[in-house]
Amino acid sequence: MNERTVSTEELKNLLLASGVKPSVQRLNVLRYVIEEMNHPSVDKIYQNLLPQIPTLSKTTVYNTLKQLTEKGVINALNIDGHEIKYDFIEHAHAHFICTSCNQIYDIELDSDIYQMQSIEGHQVFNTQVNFKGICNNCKQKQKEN
Amino acid sequence: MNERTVSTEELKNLLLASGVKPSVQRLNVLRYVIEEMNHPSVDKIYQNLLPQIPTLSKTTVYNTLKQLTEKGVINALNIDGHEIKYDFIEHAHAHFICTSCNQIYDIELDSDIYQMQSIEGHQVFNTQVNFKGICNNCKQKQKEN
DNA sequence: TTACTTATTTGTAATGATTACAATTATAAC
DNA sequence: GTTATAATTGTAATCATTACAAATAAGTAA
Repeated sequence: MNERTVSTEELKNLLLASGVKPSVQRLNVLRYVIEEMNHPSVDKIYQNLLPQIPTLSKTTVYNTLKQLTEKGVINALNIDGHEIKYDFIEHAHAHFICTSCNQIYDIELDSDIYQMQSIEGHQVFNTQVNFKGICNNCKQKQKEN
Repeated sequence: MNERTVSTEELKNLLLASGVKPSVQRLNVLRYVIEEMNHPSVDKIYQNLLPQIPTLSKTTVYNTLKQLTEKGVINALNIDGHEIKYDFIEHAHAHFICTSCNQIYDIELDSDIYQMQSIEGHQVFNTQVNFKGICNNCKQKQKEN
């Protein structure tokens, strides 16, 4: 569906700039999160990298994602209370989650809440907006029946 | 900290109005979520109701919360990817989560995103805004050291 | 009431994501 | 090359959540 490519050089710079030492594992985890734009889960990342890195451990995937989240490179989306999905932080955007098909849609939201550095005295590092409902696709299918 | 009281009559009406048959268990679960305004977890609800309802099962708490969430009476907050917290839906408000002390603060947010009934063609039932960062309290403590 | 049906609750076992941790391997410094 | 340090791996443990069947309660008709 959605696709894009990032050069290894770019990935390296991204990691270095955020204070994470590049390694084959880290480069590939980050690459997958960026290129596979559909908010992959830990397991999806792990399964997809396994052919390229047969010795890969799921713990490494967890560790890397945790690090990248703390450094503010990626976003951890706690959407269904089941498993966490990851999202590259490129520009602020919201998410729409369909409660019928569980698809996650990126939503371009032009709101000033993304500019807020502090709120009610608290210092803000990260802002997430999640809409839930029935997506266009599922609504169409419902009508057909 | 925060407190309030709701009469059993009010609770009954709330349940009936949303199509949930009242029972001792359901009344008390809802009462606790409303009165204990600090976003309780399943376990906290369970532990606190146990003295009053010694036969209570955690499964019942799960079932009730699931039902109430589906009926739109309460909100399920997937905040830390660890356990789900619950919140009575009174009026739209955002949440601030301190990554240092894990405290959840209610934030009164005057934004028009709460009015959106649909977005990019998708039908919206529920809107959640989560800010993450360092809360005022923790920032003060940091300064003291 | 009694017999019967349906809904609710309960308890236990299973699932599955995440974490802890020690052992192994790779990288960097000297 | 040897040593120290960091990263990775694999296994076992943890813990929230769910599945499911048995037990209980509530509702209904005779």
